[in-house]
Amino acid sequence: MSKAPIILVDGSSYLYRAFHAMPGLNNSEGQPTGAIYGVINMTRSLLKQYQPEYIAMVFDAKGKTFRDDIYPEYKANRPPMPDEMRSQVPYLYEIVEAMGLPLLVIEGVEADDVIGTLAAQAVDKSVDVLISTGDKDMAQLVNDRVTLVNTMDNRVTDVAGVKNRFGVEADKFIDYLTLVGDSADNIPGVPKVGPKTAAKLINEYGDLDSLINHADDIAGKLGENLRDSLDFLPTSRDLVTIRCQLDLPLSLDDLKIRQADEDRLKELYARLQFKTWLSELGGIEDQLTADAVYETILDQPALDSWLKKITKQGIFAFDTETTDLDAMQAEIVGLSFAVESGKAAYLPLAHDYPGAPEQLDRSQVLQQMKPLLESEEIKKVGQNLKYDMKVLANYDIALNGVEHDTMLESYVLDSTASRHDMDTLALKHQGHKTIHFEDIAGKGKKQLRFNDIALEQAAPYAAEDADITLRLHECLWPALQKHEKLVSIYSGIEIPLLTVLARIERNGVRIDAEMLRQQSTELAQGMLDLEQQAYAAAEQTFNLGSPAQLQEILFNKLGLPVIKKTPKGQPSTAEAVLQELALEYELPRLILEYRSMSKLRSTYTEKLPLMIDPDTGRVHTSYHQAVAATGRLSSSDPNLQNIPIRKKEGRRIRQAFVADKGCLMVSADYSQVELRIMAHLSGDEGLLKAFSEGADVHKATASEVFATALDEVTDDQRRAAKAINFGLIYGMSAFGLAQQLKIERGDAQEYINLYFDRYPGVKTYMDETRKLAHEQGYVETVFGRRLYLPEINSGNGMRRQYAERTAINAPMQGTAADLIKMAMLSVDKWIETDAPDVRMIMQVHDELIFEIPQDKVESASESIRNLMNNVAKLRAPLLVDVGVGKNWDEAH
DNA sequence: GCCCACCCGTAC
DNA sequence: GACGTACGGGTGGGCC
Repeated sequence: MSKAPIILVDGSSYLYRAFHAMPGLNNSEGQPTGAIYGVINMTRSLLKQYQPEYIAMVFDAKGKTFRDDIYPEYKANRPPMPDEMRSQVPYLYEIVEAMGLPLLVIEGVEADDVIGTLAAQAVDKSVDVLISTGDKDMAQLVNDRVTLVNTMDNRVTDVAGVKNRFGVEADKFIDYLTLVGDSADNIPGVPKVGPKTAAKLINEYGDLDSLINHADDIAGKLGENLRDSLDFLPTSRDLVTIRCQLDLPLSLDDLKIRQADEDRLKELYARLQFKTWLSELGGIEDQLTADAVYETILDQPALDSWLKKITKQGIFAFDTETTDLDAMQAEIVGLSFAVESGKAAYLPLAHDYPGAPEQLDRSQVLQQMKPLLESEEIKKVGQNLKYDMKVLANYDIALNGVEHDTMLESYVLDSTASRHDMDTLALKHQGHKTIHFEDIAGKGKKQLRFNDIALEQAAPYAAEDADITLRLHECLWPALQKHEKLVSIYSGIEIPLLTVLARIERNGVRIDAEMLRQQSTELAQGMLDLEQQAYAAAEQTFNLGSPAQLQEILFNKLGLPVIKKTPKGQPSTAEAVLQELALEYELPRLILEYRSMSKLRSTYTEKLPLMIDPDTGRVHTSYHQAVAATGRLSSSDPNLQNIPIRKKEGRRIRQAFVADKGCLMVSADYSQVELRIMAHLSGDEGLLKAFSEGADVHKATASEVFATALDEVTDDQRRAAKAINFGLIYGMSAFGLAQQLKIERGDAQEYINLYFDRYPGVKTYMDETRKLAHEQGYVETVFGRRLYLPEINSGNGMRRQYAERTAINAPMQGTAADLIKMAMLSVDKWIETDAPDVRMIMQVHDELIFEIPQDKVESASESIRNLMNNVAKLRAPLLVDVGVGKNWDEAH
């Protein structure tokens, strides 16, 4: 094995990436630590993987560099470093020093130039160099001895890799970069020349100089653009060229890794609360586990003493242990409490394995605790309290005083974090690895229920849950309090909503299982017929449900044209593709029909009857409050937010969602809510006017875009306008619109241009939103809910564009989510005080569904309409459509 | 038998 | 490649 290379780390590039990748992390004093954590984590993995003897951690210094002198606009569009990042830098430098790693921060030049120079020095001495960076511009330094590695994804780029990724030889990379320019650094290239064109030109002409010499030979707009750029190209080249001959006051020997200063590291890690790294050093045990005192409550005096403590404290963390993940079915096995960090107790109530010790009686204990649990004054902290609330409701206990939920704290702080479960949060914020349920219960078929688990294992697990919940709260709540608007989303919307959701879920919805079974039978028969016809058309039998087999038959055996490929490169058999093929061929048509039936049957008519709760005879979905990054709810088990509506075959399923005897279903939905929010956010006069006049907004749009009188707008024009309107909400491109409307891309662009001409406010809003997203790294809803976009400044164009589309969509989708959540709170309050026999039973993003006694339907509907209308005042009025019927289909 | 990626399709 | 947010079914391959 060859000798370990010298490693040169582009610290600044990782600093920015880590900062945006880990926004939520901070210590309990509120000092942000995500960027530190990210960079050090990355450094540690580098050290572990390559075991180098020499390394340099290179960062940009403050202040101007020689490039600013060459070109005053250099990096002019870069926002200043955010305070939350700046405050992390001194800690980061200290840790790097304490780790014994040479730290280089040199003024007047950039980290890139320092790295380039050191790399050149190493190559002179025939030493191999590994540059760790996330910045593609470094590819110009690659040669036989110099390799890049991106430690975020471990991707290595050597000489062949440069050619492979960028399409040019490494030694031509500067020429390539000059042509492309660098928008992040505000360095202009040749207009309209992107990576593909640049590589083509360089390869055709050999290098930039000979391309410049032949500039006159190049035809068309490209040649024109190139000739217009000739004056500036030398400056661009100068700017993008990394300096490799700086006179640095150090030599390679200065990069030798020194002995780490462990005491200083311990101090820093402790201060920043990097617990796992802290415990690695000097064999310190996980401090959290070591200090914790967990008690098991087995007798009345012990319980009394805890209840006294809780009452005195006025706030406590608690958790229920049960027999089932499904709260409707769950029985309580035990409760755990924590009143201060490290002090928690488990109260077992129903462990019934052979040899289980005698425990306090469940119903007696619950009776005793009922006043405390129902008290508004004694505040509760939990992790996903909706679950505990539903479980307690099974015992006729109405949990009150719900003050904090760590899952929701985490979600409101950063809705883009992939998970907000306790195990993940404990690791992220406390550096603590919790006991996982699977550790004590096992998994798969042999998984034990909690009542089967020995107290020796159950008690530490359960007590830890309460303890960790309290500690997480003590860490997350101060972080949240720094942002007034987030506190109002959290305390004003999410926390009270949890109770409303628990109520809706427990209400459930009645489903006519017999009707669905009938539909299932019909669908099965139809599928059998189609199957036979498909076999005939394909001249063989095959699995109609297998895209792989279908693709083989359609495109290989029958030789049909491939219209689109899947991201994996396989010919797609998606609906739009089959639609097009179905115009000419039999088999695709049959498959389409089969798929549609199969979907309805397997997802809905077969599954929904199985989900009916045997006790209530109703279906109880679960709404998830901390899943969708925009602030929407999601629904599962079953998902009631994607029940078919668009086609008549599908709508039959809604007919099986029925009201109880003597009741009717009432559906109230916000009409065009996201477009109204767009009108509000953009303040566009034309759009606002359309809404204030109560116009058919798609028709109004069509009339504007196609310059047609309102009453002469054709159906096709309205359809196109509707597609544009929706496309705008989703950040769609001309390409997407063209595909949607099956028109030429140029025509689609034309529509979009016309739209922006007619609604200039919308155009400005979109541009401003994109700009703001780039500057601050997040976007907000009208009510201040935040959505981070870590990839908004990504070097990867596709990821960046994806983030930009999210930036456009999130404020609208998120504001709609805020609005309906507020409506749910308002309606629930009204139900509680004025209309106890109205039941709210479902939410589908912009629609609320109720079950109401027949004689109250009329007045209740009007109340609901009013409450929903008045939940907030936007510049465009809100409009609520209300429908009534025996079933959901009729009500809509 | 369990797990996961992939493709597809349903909703707003 | 190209339109945002979700959930979930079936297939098929890997793994034990």
